[in-house]
Amino acid sequence: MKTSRTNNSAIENIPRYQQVKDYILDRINSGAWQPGMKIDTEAELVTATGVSRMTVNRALRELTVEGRLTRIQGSGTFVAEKKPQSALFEIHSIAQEIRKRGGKYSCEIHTLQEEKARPNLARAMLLAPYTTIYHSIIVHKDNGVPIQLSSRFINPKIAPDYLKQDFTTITPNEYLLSLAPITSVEHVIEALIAEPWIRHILEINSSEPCLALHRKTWVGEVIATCSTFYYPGSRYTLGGHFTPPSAGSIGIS
Amino acid sequence: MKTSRTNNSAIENIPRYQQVKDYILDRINSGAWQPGMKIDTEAELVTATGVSRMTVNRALRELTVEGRLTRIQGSGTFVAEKKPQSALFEIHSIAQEIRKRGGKYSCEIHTLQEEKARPNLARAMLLAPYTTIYHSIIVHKDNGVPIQLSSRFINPKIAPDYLKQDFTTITPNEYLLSLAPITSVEHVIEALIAEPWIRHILEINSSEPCLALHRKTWVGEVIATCSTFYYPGSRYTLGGHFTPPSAGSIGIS
DNA sequence: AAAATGTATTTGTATATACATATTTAGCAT
DNA sequence: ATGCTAAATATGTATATACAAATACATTTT
Repeated sequence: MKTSRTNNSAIENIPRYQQVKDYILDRINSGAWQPGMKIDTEAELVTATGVSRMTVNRALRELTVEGRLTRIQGSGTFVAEKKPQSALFEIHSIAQEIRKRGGKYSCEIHTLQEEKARPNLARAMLLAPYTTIYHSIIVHKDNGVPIQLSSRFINPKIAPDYLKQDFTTITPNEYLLSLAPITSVEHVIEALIAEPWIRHILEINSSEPCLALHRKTWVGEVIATCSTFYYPGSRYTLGGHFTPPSAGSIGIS
Repeated sequence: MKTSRTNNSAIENIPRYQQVKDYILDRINSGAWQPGMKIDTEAELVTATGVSRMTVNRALRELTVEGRLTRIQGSGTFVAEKKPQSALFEIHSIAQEIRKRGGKYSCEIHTLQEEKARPNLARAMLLAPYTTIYHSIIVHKDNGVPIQLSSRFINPKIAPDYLKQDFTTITPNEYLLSLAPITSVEHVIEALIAEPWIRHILEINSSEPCLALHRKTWVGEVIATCSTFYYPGSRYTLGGHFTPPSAGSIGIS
């Protein structure tokens, strides 16, 4: 058994408990460990990873807090069932929303590329400056009329194949939700006069107030951000009972 | 030094790390440790609580994840600054919000009267047209500057004494919350150029985009509505970054 | 067969120890 | 004073050990 504490992987300095977390997440994400399944015991993980039981325990405990695992004393550790997303926040697909209203949905991919995170953004996403991230700008249209523009920054760690998706058939949101359960969400809303390039895409002028919704999503420690700008006059409904939302209500995509 | 592990407090079986967390939270909540302040070091907490450093460390680490503390290696542990909580959902009253920010809160009651519900409004509130309802328009000010205007329609059934309240001492929201638990809420937000009378009260011009929040509240079958218009430039945060204890409790008031 | 019992398994918590890493402080040389 | 260096301080991580507590399983008893 290893007793040395120093991290042997020379250059990188990722804590061992984090490496164990990644080890487990890899197996969950790859599908080797399906939701509901019992995973390795602490003892097995100790021999598999070569770290002490306390370190394995920490990794498992944190993944439990993050909602990825469920632990039962005396029984074992299980992959958590995916949470129904509505619990955290009602998130509809813009495509479905528009079709329901009888409109014809289409979307235009304005940007879909790798970028280096500027310091401000990197800080918000808890990354080192100029880390590689994925960026998408997508315009959603109703009968050819642009109604919202969303700009997303995605940590590649959470969606390595993000750039390879065909977002004309699946919305980014639908795709991301299919990957992992969201741990938590923060929304910031504001009313503003949009920047020129946004106004140009949404075909609005400089006197029309635009609603912006900034969303920050946590999946464990990994963060994604999304800023959506709505066509003036749009209304955005949160929550709801039985009453159909007023005309023109738009769901989040 | 104690070496016994067993919990001596006979009946209760609260883990020691949790007791340490409570110990710290007590000091924060009582105001003894103010936001930004450096708190005891791990070593000091060890002597204060009698548990081992690893246990203190766990308590501090968890409180950090929970957003109550900030830790800086080599420097110390500090009480986290309070996030500007959403005035939007009025978790705390707008009055408290403003005072906390150092401003001087005042409010102006613009309207507080009985009215007959116009058909549109009556339908929204599931009432017969021209039913008697209560209507209030209140302007909240920060150092004399108007920052938001809220217009409420209340079903007398839920708050028969609504018109008799002194809304300079208790906000309508606080009063209504004290009456009955809310069954369900629906929010609609929009960006718009406010109507002239609103612009006049909020002292804004016709080119400034205004954020409006329309809230419909159900208490059983009884409905109340509230429309709030925010001063331009306001931003509102919904939700925090830690997972709510029970899913769905985003903290809508 | 059902119930009770004991044992092994597995997670949960607590501690002492050790070393790593970042920050602050004090002392020293210039 | 200024700037550098070393020590002290404080947090961060890793391990071995120990016992507690809940569950699972096999065995015995009724």
